[in-house]
Amino acid sequence: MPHSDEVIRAAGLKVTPVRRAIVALFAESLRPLTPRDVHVRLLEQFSRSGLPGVYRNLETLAERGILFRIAGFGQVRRYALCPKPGSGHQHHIICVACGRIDRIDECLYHDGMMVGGYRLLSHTMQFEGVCASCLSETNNGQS
Amino acid sequence: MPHSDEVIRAAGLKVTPVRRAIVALFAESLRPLTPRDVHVRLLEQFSRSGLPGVYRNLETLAERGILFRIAGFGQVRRYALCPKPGSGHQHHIICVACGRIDRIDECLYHDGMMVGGYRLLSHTMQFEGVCASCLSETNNGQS
DNA sequence: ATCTTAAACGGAAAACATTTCCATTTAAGA
DNA sequence: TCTTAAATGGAAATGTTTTCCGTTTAAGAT
Repeated sequence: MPHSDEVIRAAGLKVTPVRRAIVALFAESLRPLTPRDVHVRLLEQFSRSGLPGVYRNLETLAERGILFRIAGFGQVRRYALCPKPGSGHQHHIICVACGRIDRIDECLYHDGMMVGGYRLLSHTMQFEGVCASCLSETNNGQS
Repeated sequence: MPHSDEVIRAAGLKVTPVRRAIVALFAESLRPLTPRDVHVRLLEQFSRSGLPGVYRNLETLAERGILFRIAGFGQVRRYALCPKPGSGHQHHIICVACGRIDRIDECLYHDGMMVGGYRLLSHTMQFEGVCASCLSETNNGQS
């Protein structure tokens, strides 16, 4: 796994302490993070971190293919690390029971195909369901 | 096509002038409308219409299956008339060239199926593409 | 080791969409 | 009519995201 600095530098961005910390945050996190999540955690290290800076960095990192921007779950934006930098779009599913969010790797749509008379350029999806873990709990009557 | 009043009454809601106007608005509109769209048009008839009332009514009508709430295109919510009241979810596609939004009737996912280890309960999608009309214009060299 | 400069930053404030609160009005059944 | 729960408008709050601007800083050049 490449060090945060290399990832940032490879994207043509300046390596700053804040940026290093943000990328490290996502590398350690198992779930997508909201700008607020990121800001709260940054404040532990940088007491003067500002929310606008967080937004700017998340968007910049997303533009460069390091992060993926997840929209559509409520009105809060989330970001996740791209498995490989620049590795296309992602779809996510949230468990209505426990709130965990997972990435979905397969997708039934691909850009370029025809959908409803349109030529598809991009698509986003949001799934809600019950994760395997919660499914088995429910089956055990723990609901 | 049932009159607005009947639709509203059938949903167990009071028939008010504002509500009648809102349903009529959607019945006449070819495209999904934002709360702001609706508010602006209501102001033509009801000079004292308030945005909170619009939001309330749109949500109420959506809960009762008369309207469908479309999220995920930017951070602006839209609503469209359900073809048949209560007729499940819808997906929409926006043309990046001309901005028109159409409903997509077929869908490759259905709730209940397994997706990524989850049992799917609901899903939303947003598609971007080029509509047939803009596709043909492009092909004619009108770029 | 400095210099220089564009990029990055923090902070305040603005911009929006959406929601809450509350007092008033109104539709609909009695 | 009367009564009442539902619906409404307006002001204000909430929460997210963006803009603006002056200051700081990383990074390549000197």
